[in-house]
Amino acid sequence: MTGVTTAAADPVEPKPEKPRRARGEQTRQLILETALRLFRERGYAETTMRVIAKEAGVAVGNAYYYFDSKEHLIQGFYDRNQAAHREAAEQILASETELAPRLRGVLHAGIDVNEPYHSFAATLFKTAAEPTSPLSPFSRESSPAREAAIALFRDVVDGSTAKLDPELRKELPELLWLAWMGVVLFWVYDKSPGRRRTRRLIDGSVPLIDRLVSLSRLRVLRPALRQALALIESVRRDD
Amino acid sequence: MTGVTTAAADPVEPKPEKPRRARGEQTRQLILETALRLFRERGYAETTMRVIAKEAGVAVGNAYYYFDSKEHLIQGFYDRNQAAHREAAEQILASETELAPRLRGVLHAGIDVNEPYHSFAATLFKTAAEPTSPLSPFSRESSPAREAAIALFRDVVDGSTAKLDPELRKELPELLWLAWMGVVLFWVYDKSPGRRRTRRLIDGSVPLIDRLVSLSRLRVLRPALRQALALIESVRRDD
DNA sequence: CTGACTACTTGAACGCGTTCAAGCAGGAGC
DNA sequence: GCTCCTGCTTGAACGCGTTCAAGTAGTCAG
Repeated sequence: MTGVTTAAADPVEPKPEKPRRARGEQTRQLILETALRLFRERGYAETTMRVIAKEAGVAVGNAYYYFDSKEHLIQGFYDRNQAAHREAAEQILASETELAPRLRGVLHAGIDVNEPYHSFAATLFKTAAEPTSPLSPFSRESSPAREAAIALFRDVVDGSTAKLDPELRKELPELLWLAWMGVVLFWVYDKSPGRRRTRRLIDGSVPLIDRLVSLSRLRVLRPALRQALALIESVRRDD
Repeated sequence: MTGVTTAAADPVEPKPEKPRRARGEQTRQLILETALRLFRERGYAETTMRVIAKEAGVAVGNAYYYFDSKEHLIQGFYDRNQAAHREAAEQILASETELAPRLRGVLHAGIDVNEPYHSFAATLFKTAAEPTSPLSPFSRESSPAREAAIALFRDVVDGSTAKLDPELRKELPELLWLAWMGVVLFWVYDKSPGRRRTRRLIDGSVPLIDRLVSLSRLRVLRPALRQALALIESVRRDD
């Protein structure tokens, strides 16, 4: 869920490569709409394919004509939320100029957007976590969405008044995206009411990151920063 | 997958609370042994409960008398690897006295132990990643193994000659375990031959952690350290 | 030795996600 | 109008993990 939330992604790829006709597209939307509603109403595991089909007034097999599996239905949800995060973030970025509130706003916006779907985000997460899954935030298939997400964090950094080491500036967007992945991971596991703990994690981490970023220009920390950047470079390499 | 690998854990809790008799224990072991063998031979998803039962010469229902679910069978696999990691780590801890080599050795030992199961682990990871799964390293069922794993990292810290802030010393074992979880996550996704990138991640991170831990006693960093510790405390709280 | 208790064992049955051979329908070409 | 072609639709059937009412057998009290 929301691993790669943020990007404006193409709205759910169709399964058949054949030219789509109007009737098919209508049925497809009907099934997707019905499924997402039921997921929201009674949860993912409790919603059976049979019920989705019945509620949509089609046969079970019909759902499988348009979607490879029950999990693929979630892709539709996934794609919708990405646009929503982008939009919510845009508002923050237009009104804030300092790094900390910009970052904080964008992270909270991400949680806001995904909060209504927390319970079945966990299920999507199960699929996304599999290294071979196209839903994985690290997969090649997610690469455009991931790039867009990193670009969002580049906006966060570049649009801010923060002064920081130029080397760090280059890496920071990707590091912040990684931190965002960490927040999402925490959020998925967070069972506290209203996801209070995730909110606290954000509110606590952001000033800390902000402080460390400022400190990065301190002489005593230069070697450590160099070391960290070298580590990133060496791990990224795959030779 | 090795999420909680590391500890010497009690070898798979029995389901029935009643006093266990010899016959039951034997059947239990037989089922577990058969299941793990089949998982290794043909993979987790491809091994059905029916086949496990048949191969073990018992009824399907009998497997469910001893194990709550198919997933619970994997716990047996975990528990074994934990013992192996513990043992491998023990050797390092006995011969090294400085923090960095101790940590580095223990992390590498963890990868060594799990390397033969890398492909298997990737499949299992999908299951373990689900927050509601008993296999999740954060689940209640994994709690004894998790505690033991944290204890291992407490050994790493306490047995070393490193001087560090007492507050940090208290938190460091759990933080190192969390870092280990991160390494495992990276490892699962690591497709490089011989898992070179994971090795590099360890070799690069350890000196960095070591340096940061030393720097933590510096005056300029005290406020940041305090802030970080407060963050941990506030996030852990669930009120 | 007998009965009852209980740890252990059974396999048919359930509901699930998924598949597939079979049919339906509406537009293009004649 | 007829005939294909093909996008679309069907629902019985499959194999899976899991459950459970019904049994079996070892043990202990009397």
